Amino acid sequence: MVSYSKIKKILKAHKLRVTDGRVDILGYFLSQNRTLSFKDLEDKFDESDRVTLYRTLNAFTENGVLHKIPDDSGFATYGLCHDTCSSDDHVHDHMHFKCDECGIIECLEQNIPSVKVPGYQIKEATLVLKGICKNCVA
Amino acid sequence: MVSYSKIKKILKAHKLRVTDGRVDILGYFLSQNRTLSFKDLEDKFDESDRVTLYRTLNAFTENGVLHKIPDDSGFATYGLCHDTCSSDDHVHDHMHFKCDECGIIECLEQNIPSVKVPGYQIKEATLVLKGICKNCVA
DNA sequence: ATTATATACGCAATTGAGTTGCAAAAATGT
DNA sequence: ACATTTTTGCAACTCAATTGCGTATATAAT
Repeated sequence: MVSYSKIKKILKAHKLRVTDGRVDILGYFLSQNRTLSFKDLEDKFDESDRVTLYRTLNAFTENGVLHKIPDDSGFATYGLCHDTCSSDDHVHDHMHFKCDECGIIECLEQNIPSVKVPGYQIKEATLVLKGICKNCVA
Repeated sequence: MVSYSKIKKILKAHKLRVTDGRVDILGYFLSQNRTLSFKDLEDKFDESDRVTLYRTLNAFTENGVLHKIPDDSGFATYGLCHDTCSSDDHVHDHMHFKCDECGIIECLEQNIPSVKVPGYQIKEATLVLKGICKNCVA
C-alpha cells in the first residue's frame, strides 16, 4: 500500500492540489505499477464522475505525473512518468508495447533508437510495438 | 495529370470497383503525391458525402491502396501504399514524420530500425517522429 | 482560526470523428 | 440488356472527450 503522505508529496511536487479523487487515482497507479486505460479507471472508480476523471488525467499529464500513450485504438491509456518529469520537463524516450492478445500496453525499459533524417529537426519520437507479450507467449 | 486509365488499372488491380468518387480520390492522391488527412479530402471534395469518403478510405486501406498513418491528434491521415501492397500483403516498414509547424505528415524513405525485446513476439512497429520538417526549417 | 481567492467537482449539454441501416443508384459478369 | 452485387447518399446514431456553470473544496492571506 502506498502511503497517503507519499502521494500527497508527489502531487505537491507537481504543483497539483491535493483532492480525494487525485489521491485515489494516483494511489491506484502507484499500487498497480502498470499502464491503465481510461476504461480501467472508470471501472475502478465507478462512483466518481467521468468528467472529473478526464480532467484529473489531463492535469496529471500536463504536470508530468502521467504520460499519455499513443494508441490509435481510441482508448486513451496512461502510464506513470519517471520521477524526473515535471510540467516543464516532460520527456519520455522509452518504447511501448501493445499486446494483440490481452490488449495491455506496457512501457518498456528500452529507449527508442535514435534516428536522424537529413534536413529535418527531430524533437520527439514515439515507437509502438505490437505483437504478443511475455505473459501471453508463455 | 494522372491518366484515367492508369487509375482504373490500379483500382482493378486492388479488386475495387471503379466509381467516379474513387477515381477522383485516388487521382488526387497520385497527383499530390503526399499524405492527405480526412480534412484535406473533405475540403477538396466538399460536394460529396462524408460517409462515402470514409467508406472509400476504408476500402482503399483494406485493399492496399492507402495506409492509415497513426496519429494521436484525432485526424486520420492516409498515404499511398507501395505498388506491392494488396489486400493480402499490406506491409509498411517506413517511419513517419509529423511537422509541428505545418502539421503535414510525411512518409519517410527510411525503415524503422528493427528492435528486439526478450520474451516478446513482435509483429509490427510504428515509429512517428515529430519536429520541424525540411521545408519549415529552411 | 477565519476569511478570501483560486481551483476542482459534478451535472447536463455539446462537440466531433466515425459508424450503421436502408432504399436508391451504379458497376460488374453473363 | 439483364441479373447480381456493390456503392452511394441521407438520416440517425455511437462513443470518447470537452465545455459551461453553479457549487464545493483546497490553499493562501490576514
